[in-house]
Amino acid sequence: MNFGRLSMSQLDSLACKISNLSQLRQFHAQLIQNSLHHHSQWASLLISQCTRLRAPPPYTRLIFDSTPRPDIHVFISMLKYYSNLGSAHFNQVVTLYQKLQCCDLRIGTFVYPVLIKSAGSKGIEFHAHVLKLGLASDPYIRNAIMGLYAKYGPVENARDVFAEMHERTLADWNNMIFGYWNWGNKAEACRLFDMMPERNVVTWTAMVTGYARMKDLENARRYFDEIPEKNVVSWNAMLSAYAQNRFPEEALKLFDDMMNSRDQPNETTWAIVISACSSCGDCSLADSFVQKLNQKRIHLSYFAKTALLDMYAKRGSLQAARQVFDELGVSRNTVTWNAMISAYTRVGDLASARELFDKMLERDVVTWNSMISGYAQNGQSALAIDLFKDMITAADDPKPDEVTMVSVISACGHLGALDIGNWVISIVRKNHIKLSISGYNSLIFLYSKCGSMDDAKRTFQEMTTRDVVSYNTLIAGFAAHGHGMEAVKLLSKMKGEFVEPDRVTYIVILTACSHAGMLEEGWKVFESIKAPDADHYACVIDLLGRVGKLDEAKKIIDDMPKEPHAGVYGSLLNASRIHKRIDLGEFAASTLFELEPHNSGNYILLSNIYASAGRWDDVVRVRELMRKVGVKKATGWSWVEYKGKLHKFIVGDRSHERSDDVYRLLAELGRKMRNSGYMADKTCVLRDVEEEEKEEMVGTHSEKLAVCFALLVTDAEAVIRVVKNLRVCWDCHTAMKMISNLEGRKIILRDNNRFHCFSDGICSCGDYW
DNA sequence: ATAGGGTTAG
Repeated sequence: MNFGRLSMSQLDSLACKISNLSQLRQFHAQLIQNSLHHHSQWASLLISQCTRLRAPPPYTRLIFDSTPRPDIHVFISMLKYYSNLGSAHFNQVVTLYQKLQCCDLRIGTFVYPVLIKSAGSKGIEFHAHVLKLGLASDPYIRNAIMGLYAKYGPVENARDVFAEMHERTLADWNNMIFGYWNWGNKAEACRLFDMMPERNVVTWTAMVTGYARMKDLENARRYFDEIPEKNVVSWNAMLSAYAQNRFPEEALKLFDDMMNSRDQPNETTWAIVISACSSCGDCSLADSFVQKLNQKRIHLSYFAKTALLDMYAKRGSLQAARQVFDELGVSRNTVTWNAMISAYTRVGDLASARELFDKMLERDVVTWNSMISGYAQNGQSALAIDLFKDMITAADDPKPDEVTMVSVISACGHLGALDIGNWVISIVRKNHIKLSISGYNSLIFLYSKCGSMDDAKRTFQEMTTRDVVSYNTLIAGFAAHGHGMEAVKLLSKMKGEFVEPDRVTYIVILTACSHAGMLEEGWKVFESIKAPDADHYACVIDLLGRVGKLDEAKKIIDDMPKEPHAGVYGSLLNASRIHKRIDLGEFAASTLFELEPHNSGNYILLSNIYASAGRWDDVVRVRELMRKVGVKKATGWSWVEYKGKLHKFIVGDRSHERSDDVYRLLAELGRKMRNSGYMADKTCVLRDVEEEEKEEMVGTHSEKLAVCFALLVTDAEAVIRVVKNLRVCWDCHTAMKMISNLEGRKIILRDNNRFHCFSDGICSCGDYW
């Protein structure tokens, strides 16, 4: 094809048909062949295609740099390109602007809105510049500045700019409404909507999105239905409202309506629909969509392909996800990489996730958040915190946002690391990160896990709006500390404030009752649950079991309408251990050995039941069974947070600098414990057991090492925090009570799912025997 | 104005 003979508009329509990057490269090569690439008009055409196709920055930059005398349009398209990439490219935007100033071009005011938008959150820095140039009254520039404040806050500044306007365009009103929704101010958004002189699709769509974010789907739908002239975006907004709030069926129903309307789906629609399929678990439906698209030869954009990747990842087909990722090749963008990283973290493949993370050149906040939360959700809280430290020390990398903080604060909570948690909170303040409900929820979690219930309560009270998670988290805190009455009070409080309890609420309430021995209240709550599931049964078995009503518990299991799961038998086994019911313990354990043969905890519990009855032959038998099945008790580690550092202990590992002192104190405590009657010298009975195992069976656990360390370093402190990665087992539990009694101090210990506060030989967890 | 990342229990 001879490019020289084609007219501008012909070439323009040719360019629009380019559907992937290799086609773009071919097109580019042909321009070079025809020596057309020096012309600004071609450069700006190419760069706008780069924006559309998400070409990588080096390639786009190459086009720009090989244009000898770029005109204003080239600059504009380059700025728009960066604007599309997000705020991570602020430095390039600044360089571009400086170059533009040197080029002796006539800069029209229309450059500034693009400039401001392309700078993302840092566009604020242009605000002063624009004021200095005396351009602040330009309606387009004002609109851009207001949009900036609406998006990145403070929303009050947006309001001020809006208030100063003499004439307001429809776009100004829309921007302001978006701003109010963005900062959770529903009342103001509605007020503006009602008083504005005219409205368009954008206005209505902003209302739909706003309500959808507040999870108020009824109002979202009401506004959607009222839209006089819908377009693709408004359909997409409503579709995404359903999809994001876990109503995928509704989304698909609406999608049918859309297919029957005059608006046809675009790339974003496909992305939303595919992700709706994946969240309702109907992957075959998604497959049929993909098939239909292939038949119709509709090329999925990188945008929809990312959704497809995500769908495969959620379905657990990691290979399929990876295939999409590899197919995308150069048109992968940060979003694609991020989706692949979270695909790996979702299945717990942290190494592969980290490999991608390290390979990435342009990481945005989401990249960091995906990796940090990946660690946090896979029980690697310490690694999550380490990575967060890397994030804030790395110069070029993005600033943490609220999502980062939620993950990190929660990780601190899981570790019981209050000092580090407080340091994280100081970063929240320093960076002026506004906490939403989730942010406050993570604070409640942190304080509860660290034993600061007063701070947890205070945080809860400071919140203006609370969701069901806020209540659940605080109730869980009360449950862990044995404050049953406060938990039950919160249940009625939330009902009074029209927050609907969910299944987790009932789990934590029942746990609270059971830890506090509140049989009657707990039973009443259980009976009020409309459709109790197996988890709720597990809790109620625990409740009955702990107060000794084991036969009643067994009867409930027999009469369960649903199939009992391992948790139900686990509760029974634990109760049998507490009340030394060998018969029921054996029954529960034998079922559990079938249900989850590789869970070492069940074997240990049964072995402990036998040990407490002095049936040492049976103890040895269980140990042999474990060996036969090939189950090993996982090596546990415990840590203490001291002066902002985590001190980690593993049995047999003496790498800690105070190890000698720790072991000396441990031996001394062991002597005292033996003298006071604990550990009636089981060692001599267990002749056939190997030395290492023997030690473990009589309770040399990592948490004891950690407690000894804490006793050494914190002489006057009343509270010692020890955290452990495993369930605290029977021997250790008793030992902790002894230590707290001997030392006359309160010891707080966390295992991976419970909180133990030992004081005067009593533990708050409900094991009162 | 519409895609990707976050909080709670056992």
